Amino acid sequence: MSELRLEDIAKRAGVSRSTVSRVVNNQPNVSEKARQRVLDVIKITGFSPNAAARTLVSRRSNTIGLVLPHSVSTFFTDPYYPHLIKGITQACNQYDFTLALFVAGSKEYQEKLLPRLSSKGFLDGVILQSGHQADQSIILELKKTNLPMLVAGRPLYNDEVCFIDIDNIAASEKAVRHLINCGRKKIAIITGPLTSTVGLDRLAGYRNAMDSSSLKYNDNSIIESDFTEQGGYNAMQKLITIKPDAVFAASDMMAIGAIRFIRDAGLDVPKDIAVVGFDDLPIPMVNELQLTTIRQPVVQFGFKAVETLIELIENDLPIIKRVLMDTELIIRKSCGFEPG
Amino acid sequence: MSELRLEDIAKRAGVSRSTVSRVVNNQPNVSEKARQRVLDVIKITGFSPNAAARTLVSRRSNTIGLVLPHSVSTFFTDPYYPHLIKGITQACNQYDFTLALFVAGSKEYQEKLLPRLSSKGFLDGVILQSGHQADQSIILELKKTNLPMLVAGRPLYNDEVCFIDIDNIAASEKAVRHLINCGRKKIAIITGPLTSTVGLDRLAGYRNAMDSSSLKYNDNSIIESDFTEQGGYNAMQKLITIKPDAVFAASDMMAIGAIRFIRDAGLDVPKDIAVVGFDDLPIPMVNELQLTTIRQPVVQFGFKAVETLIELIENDLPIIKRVLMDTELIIRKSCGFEPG
DNA sequence: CTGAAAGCGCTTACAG
DNA sequence: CTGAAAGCGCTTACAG
Repeated sequence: MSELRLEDIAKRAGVSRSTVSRVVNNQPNVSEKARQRVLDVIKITGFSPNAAARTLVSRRSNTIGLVLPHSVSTFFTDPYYPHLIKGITQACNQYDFTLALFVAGSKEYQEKLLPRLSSKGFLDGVILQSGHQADQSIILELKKTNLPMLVAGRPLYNDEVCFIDIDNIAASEKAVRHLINCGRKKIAIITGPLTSTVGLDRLAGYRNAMDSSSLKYNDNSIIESDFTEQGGYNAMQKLITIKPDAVFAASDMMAIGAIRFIRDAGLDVPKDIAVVGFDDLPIPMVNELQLTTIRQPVVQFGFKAVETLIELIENDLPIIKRVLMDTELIIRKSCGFEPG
Repeated sequence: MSELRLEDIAKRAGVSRSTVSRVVNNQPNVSEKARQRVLDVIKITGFSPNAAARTLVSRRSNTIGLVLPHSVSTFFTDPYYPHLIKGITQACNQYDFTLALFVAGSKEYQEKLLPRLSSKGFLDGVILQSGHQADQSIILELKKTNLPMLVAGRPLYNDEVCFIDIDNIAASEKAVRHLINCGRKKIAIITGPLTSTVGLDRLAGYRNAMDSSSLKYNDNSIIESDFTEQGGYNAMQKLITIKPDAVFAASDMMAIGAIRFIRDAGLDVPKDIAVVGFDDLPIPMVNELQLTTIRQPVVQFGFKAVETLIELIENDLPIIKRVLMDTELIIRKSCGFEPG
């Protein structure tokens, strides 16, 4: 029953192959009578057109790729990715696209991926999750294929690349301003890796907020870490020597680690040290700790990424698109300031 | 440069289309001289064959689907899935397959997915993550398409379906036996949902171990829960009334919740109540609590699932395959028994 | 509104 | 070892 071709449906419905094709593709210029006959036969037979043949002639596979390059080492531990995928698959469902997932895992695997990614006729476009300097080469290789490509995250070097990102700078400014408004005087930051734009941009936001205030800070107020809980703990341990009364951690996981250290040191959050995080993914600890944080709209971000890529695909001329999404400050108790 | 066809390569190399095809597909019966000339031209031009055309004629897309039906509601919070996907993508990389990811999200979306799943010529086979009674209908629909299909998890009703699962019954027996060996006398269980085979099988293992011992248990020793931390907390609250000295929680998250309640109740783990979990995924809390648990090989499971599906695909005749994978008891301190 | 025909870019018997 | 030819199952001008 799955061996049926357009031809067979045509025969049974007493029309030509062309007509069946028009019906299948919802095109006009088919009489109601013919359309109905064809529809009936399709229903009875359970016919579905061959995807490869369609793709070959229409030059559209309705498949997009999501590439997680080897610089994404936290795919298996960071709840960010499932949420991103959720948004992406929701949009794919809505726009009738299929998602092909490419996880590099290591640099060697990443090279094995490239031929499949650039194999003509398979993908209509690609979303590359990036923002790390190590991704420079894969971005260039993908650009060479002329495949419509959208980087999710801000690429470090490439100017002629389309990307979508959250406004990390504005978000971090907002977080630090909140600490300032809470009356804190000595505000430190635990950054992500400064080899990535997420790390860099969130630090830039901190600097912006501090520079436009009368507060002082210096290199000792800034500790680079790695977005993990343990990394946050270790960073706080270093930071404690300068006795800050507030810390902006560039991820919730690091904020959780920082709080753990603060408590181990016999100090109180928020009384002694206020803490703001970044992410607001549904990690149980975030709630338990009543962490004030920046909520980034990860699911909507994934959804919007697909919509943007589709625009790129449907535009015949290559265009440069940049999308920045807003974030929201979620005030809980870890800064000692309660709303309402 | 990406507009090149086999034909163009043939012309430049001074051979026929057939010869180029043979070289591209690594077939024999090509003279070294011709092969070299073709290879050179391919290298210079960066030619890659059109995937849709290949698929159309060869009837092979080298793409497999992973379907997460709507019964999988924990995709976005359960670290199980990223690990599963890790194993699956590793195997895909190794065997040169591409993974298409279908996340249903809701029952309505699941129905939108079906046409794309069963569209001929797109997928060579499908892995359906299942084990829940709600998946009965999608299993039947997929079977109708004659697409090679492997269920990851034990399906509840379908006898003629290939599946791969971990040996949940043996694993749970092992966990409960360990509690018995530790000298515990009143052993309770917090199960997963009994609408799923994971829930049922882990309960069956508990019964097996208890029945083959001299220990007693009854309906009050068995609390059904939902695999979440809060669910484990609530279940333990009910269980405390029968004063157990040991609890087997059918997932680590539930074990963590149970321990939280036990401590809130002023009791000690393992002194008053021993706890065994199930999963051993790298959740920070598992380590911190020194939880004794069953380690299931999630990554290897995903890898093996792909290998098994490929066997199904390459076998012309439909065959019924069943694979059960072993687990390992990881002894830490939550049962009061330390190895070494 | 409808159908015959060409063509998408490959693979694969077949004949030499 | 090599190439001409048929064919995979569609879509899409084109002519009517």
